[in-house]
Amino acid sequence: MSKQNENKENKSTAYQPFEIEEKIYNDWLDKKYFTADNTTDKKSYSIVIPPPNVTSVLHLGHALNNTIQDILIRKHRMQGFETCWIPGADHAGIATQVVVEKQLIKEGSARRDIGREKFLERTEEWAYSNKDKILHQLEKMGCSCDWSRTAFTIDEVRSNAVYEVFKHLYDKGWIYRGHRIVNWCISCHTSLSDDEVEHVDSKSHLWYINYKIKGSDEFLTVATTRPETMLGDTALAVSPKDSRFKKFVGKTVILPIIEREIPIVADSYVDPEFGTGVVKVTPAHDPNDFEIGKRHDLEEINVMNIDGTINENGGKFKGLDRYECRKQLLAELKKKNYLAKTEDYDLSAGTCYRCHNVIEPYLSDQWFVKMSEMAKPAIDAVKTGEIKFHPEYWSKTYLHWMENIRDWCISRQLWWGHRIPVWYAEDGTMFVSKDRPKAEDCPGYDPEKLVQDEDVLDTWFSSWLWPFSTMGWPDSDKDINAFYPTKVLSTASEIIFLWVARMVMAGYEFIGKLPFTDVYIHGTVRDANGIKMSKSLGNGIDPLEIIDKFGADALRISLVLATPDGQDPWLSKNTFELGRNFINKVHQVSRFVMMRLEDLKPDLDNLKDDDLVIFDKWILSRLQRTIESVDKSFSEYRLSTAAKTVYNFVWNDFCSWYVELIKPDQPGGKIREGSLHVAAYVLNQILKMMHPFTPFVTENIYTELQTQITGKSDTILFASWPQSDGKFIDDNLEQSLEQIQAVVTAVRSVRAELNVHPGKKSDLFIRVSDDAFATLLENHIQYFRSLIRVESLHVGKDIKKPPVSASTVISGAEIFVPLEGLIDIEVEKTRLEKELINLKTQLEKVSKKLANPDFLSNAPDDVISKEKAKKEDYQERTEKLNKNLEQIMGW
RNA sequence: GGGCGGUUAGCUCAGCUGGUUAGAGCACCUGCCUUACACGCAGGGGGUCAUAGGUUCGAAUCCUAUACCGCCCA
Repeated sequence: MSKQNENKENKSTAYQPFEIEEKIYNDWLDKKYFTADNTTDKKSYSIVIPPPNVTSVLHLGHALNNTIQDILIRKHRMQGFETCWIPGADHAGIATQVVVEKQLIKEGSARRDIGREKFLERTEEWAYSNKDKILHQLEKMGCSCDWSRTAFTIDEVRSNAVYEVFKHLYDKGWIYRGHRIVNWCISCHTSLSDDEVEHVDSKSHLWYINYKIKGSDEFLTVATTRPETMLGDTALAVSPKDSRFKKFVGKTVILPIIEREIPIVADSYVDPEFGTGVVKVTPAHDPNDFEIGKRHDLEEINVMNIDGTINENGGKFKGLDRYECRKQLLAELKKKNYLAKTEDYDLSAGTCYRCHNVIEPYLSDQWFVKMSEMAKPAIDAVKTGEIKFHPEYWSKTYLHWMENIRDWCISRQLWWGHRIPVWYAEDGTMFVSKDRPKAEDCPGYDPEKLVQDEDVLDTWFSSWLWPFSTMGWPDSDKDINAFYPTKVLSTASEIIFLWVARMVMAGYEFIGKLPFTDVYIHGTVRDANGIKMSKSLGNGIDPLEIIDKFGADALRISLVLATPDGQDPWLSKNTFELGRNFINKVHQVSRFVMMRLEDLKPDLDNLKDDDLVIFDKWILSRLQRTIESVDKSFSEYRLSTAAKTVYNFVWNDFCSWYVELIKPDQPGGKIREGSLHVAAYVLNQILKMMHPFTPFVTENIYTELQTQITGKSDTILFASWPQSDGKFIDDNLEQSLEQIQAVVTAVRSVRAELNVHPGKKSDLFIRVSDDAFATLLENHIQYFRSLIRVESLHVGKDIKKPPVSASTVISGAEIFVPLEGLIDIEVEKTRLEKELINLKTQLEKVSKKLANPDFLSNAPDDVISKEKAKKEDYQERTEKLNKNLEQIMGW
């Protein structure tokens, strides 16, 4: 860094977000701006937060998701809606219980030592404090949630909804208890639903084991990926169509090592193509085998304990871990010549989404929800477009899952959660009731002697009710009437099944109405190498660190700008400089405008359309287009595109062109009043358009601007969202401006390439091909001379090229910059030659096109005339360039 | 195995209903403390649009295959 820069750094005027953000947020809270009124007549716009897991800390995925929601909420608040954004958290049964159990182990204790009641007290305390922690992090991001409505899936109101729903479904016959194979986590010691199992590919083996036919020397070979389960085999099965094995059906084999005699059955489940065409059947340890077992009335032998060790049914392997058992079993099989061969095999193993251990299919008694009926309206809703996904293609994933939906295992062998509201009498009679049954609920039984089910419900069994449980259902309908259904659910694709699909079903079943009309699926946050950010990999970026370094606004706008609509963002720490720089740019241009306003008091909301010059009209035209385009992007949920549109307008149109154009010719000179009015007006519109993306800096500038003009500092939160006004859109004018910009750019380019010092002024000669262009330039030279350091301008149709000058040719004009003593002939020659080659290529291309009779007869007229105009332009420019080049050769 | 997305400048991405000299940001090169902004200004270099066919007067864009990357489901 140079000395000058260091000096400058010391008196830096760069935007400092830190104290500003905190102060502003507290002010918003004090004034209760985010609190929704359920008695208002205004149209409502509501969102429920997808509740973050209470064990988590804010990560970039949350940051992105909540930024999106806040953008939508803030925009609609400005559009006059009564907005209600309900925050909250999810009690995360397994994850939370694991955290607290680990604490206990550290203390030399265990959950069973302290007992259910004590354990729950402790867990609750931890969970509530952690919930506050993560929700507080949303405040740092500027989220305008209605904190007065904060919900927690385990709190009283939400629990009440859970029990209500359980009873409702049970009475309908849609909740039932079943003896089934479920996904069992041997580490968390609980069942999991199918959607809580993550499949992970790994390299494993396929082991081929020989089973001897009883009373014969023949044997059947079976291929398996889980040899240890053979301890529980109760049959072999072959396909009924498989002629190879027909003769064995009905016979028995002797299970190696265990020496149990088991039958050979024919079952159509068996695929003759897979492995050897013979499969072992272990009804207690495989869901398909379980079905086969049911069909053939086979014994179900469970050989495993809940922690994945082998139980007494495993004979001498009892007590061994499942993998140790596998190892020893294989060794013995090999020794005794039962192991035919071993093949490499790519295995996709189900793992627990919380602890990542391989799950075991395990036979146990569990509670299930029948889903097929509830799926019907949920399928229709998406098929008819009543509910729309953004991007649309996610609806396919949703429908595929929904159309193949399976019953949902909702019981968990945990303590932390909603305890299953079922009470058992000694004889096994069940009573389902929100609270402990009273005497009249269980005639013939003593309510005091009833024992409640030990298990709790899946956490997702409470979060699927979130869109209405957060609104007080079933006890209160005020919020439901005002804010249900919500507008949009914003989430990542991983959660389509766990949340979105089930919420839709719950909405229809319990409220009779969809829970939201739109589902916004944003990308999954990845690191700079495209790897999904995760705690375990340690490749995450901490949003709070980014906020400390760049501010919350920079975090938000950077995330949105860097997240392509519908795709995964790849982020690194310096991604956030993008937003920081942009925010600083807005801060700087605002300072400029406010400084130059001095005592002027422009009307920021209404524009007088007199006293406007071409540049004023131009920026207003560009502004309308920007507003239109931003609105269109919002309506398509293309938030990144919306943000980029504003970014480009602010940086290019407003800062780089408009503000430069209105600057006076001489330092210290005054800017035209009309232009100052426009600048302030446009700035105000910019602040409003940006507010949803960068709430703090826009509030800060907006209140300053209001104060300077009206003496009153008003908040931007309820300022009216910009509306496009077609009367300001002017195509001809934009074209004129483009011509002026082309001149400016051409002059700058010539000067830069010839290494003219930026401070040095030069004369400018422009030979134009029509009068209109000449008038345009002559009339507006005073405004743009400072952009190109012009000393004197000479414009006309018959301007002569000054003897020693650099030249360049643009559409409709030749530009000469006299630079006596500054021009290196070789440099100038090369420059012109390069330009000429460029043009010639284009000319050839267009000439070829126009020489093609098929093109002329098939292409639409406007395309043809466009190409013709192009050709003329290229031709004209080529000729002029050639002349200029010839002249140089003569020097 | 089935489905979905992606492949455009060194990197991350725009390019929506086919006709643009294929764009932006970052990075790179040159010059610059120029009346808000060096977190900046101006200029510049850089792309056979994954590959192969096809449709068309015309394809980054539409169709069909193939390859590779990623995700989901089984």
